[in-house]
Amino acid sequence: MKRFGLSSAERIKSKKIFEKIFTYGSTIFSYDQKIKANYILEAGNAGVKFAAAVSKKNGNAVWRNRLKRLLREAYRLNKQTLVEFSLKKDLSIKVVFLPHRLNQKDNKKICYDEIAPAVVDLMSKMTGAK
RNA sequence: AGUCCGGUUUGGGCAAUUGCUGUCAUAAAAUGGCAGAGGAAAGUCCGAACUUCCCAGAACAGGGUGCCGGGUAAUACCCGGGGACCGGAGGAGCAAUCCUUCGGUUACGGAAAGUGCCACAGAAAAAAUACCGUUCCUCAUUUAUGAGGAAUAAGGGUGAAAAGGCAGGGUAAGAGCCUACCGCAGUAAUGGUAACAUUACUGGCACGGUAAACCCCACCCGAAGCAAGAUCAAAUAUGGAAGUUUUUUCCAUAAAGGAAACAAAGGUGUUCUGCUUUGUUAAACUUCCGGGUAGAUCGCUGGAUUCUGGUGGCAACAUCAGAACAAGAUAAAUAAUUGCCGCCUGCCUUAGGCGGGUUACAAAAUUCGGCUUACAGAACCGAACUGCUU
RNA sequence: UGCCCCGUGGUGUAAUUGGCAACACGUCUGACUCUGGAUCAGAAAAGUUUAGGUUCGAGCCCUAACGGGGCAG
Repeated sequence: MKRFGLSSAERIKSKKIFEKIFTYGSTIFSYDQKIKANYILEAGNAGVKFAAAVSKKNGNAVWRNRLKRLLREAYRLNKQTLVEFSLKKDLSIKVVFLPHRLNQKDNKKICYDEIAPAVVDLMSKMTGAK
């Protein structure tokens, strides 16, 4: 596995896994309330799977695509701690990132520096809580 | 030179690092090379290709289109022309208005095939039943009024719309009743492929509006849509066939057997009950066939393709030659950061220096041809107006 | 991605082939009551999602846009 890579094997693609996460998983919010994360932990099969989901109500297609790319970029550059935690405890982690108090009306142009701290904060909360 | 309107084109560039999708190279892992979002990708308003269903044809129903000619695979699209309307300029005229030219808009077939509707107001809303008024006749009397009869659509008022306009003649008063001009309708000639235009003659007018009301006429249309559809195929439901093993619901038993239930067949179009005949009864396992969910592969990008040039055509477009392959994902790639140039902008201001911004509308989802809508800035073209100069 | 449907006071619904936008609940004011509720009387609140067109006249007919909702293997 590459240090800063993000291949398709590390992403969630099945509809069933999404349903599982949203019904049984737990939710945490970032310090500035911009991003939230739904995640689920299972014993065995060490590894982390990731996805970003943006609702149609938050903005138009261009805005949604941009937010998903920024979330993916922030995760890709800062995923190291989460992967090490997973390998150490032998847990399979599945995470979905969603915008909480972000929409196109208030933030027409968003950039990487606004998203990255929130994502890092969420991941440190997940590892620290266990 | 500026303002405003309309139209066309364009929709920042180069490089580095990290990462994603596709593809090519090496036997594979991995590494490297190459490529990677728009003019609207949008809305889904039209038209096609393609696929499945149905397929022998015809008719009806339903839907669509609607001045004429051309273009196209096809269209509600495009090009050219005609009519009508709007705006500007110029000219003619006392004026109404008309003519010329430039630009724009136009769902623009039929109201003498038929039906419906036209609220309120008004006498009357379509075969004019005459409200006020005008005129004549008769009768009555208070002698200028009343009653009755007749003629009259010129005038009044109502309305969105009132039965050709205007002038002269005519008349009891009036009226296309007659005449000139204009409008309208018909016929003919000329020009034009045609829509239509022009001219001449005839008719005195007969024909209010509405078809984005029903309808009539002409032409066109089978339905659904890539989540179409094709192939492979875990699972699950347990459908069918074959085989093997253990074993039999009740009664009776030495054995044969009997009963019950279920299934099939028989006579009827169907159902139920009964009858007759035949067969079977429970469980497990294996194999084959069928079925087709999760998932995978195909459909999936080389095509009514793009660019350049020639030829034909007023043009849309057609055709010929040469060159080029230009995204193909599926919880869904095309991104992040940085530097330089370009552009916009603030301050200090001679050059120049310092700082900020990097953009509008918006992102492929089977593929094309249009239409419609959104759009910062830039470039070009056309028309009008204003100012200055000649 | 494709297909289909709907927009009327604050809310839920009407409006017969085009002719004054109606009703209920809610809101406000007054009366009744010591006060509130209930009851009675009265009032305000839309111009029909938006923009064009047809018509003498559009909630209704036509075209485009905007918003909301539903269906599918």
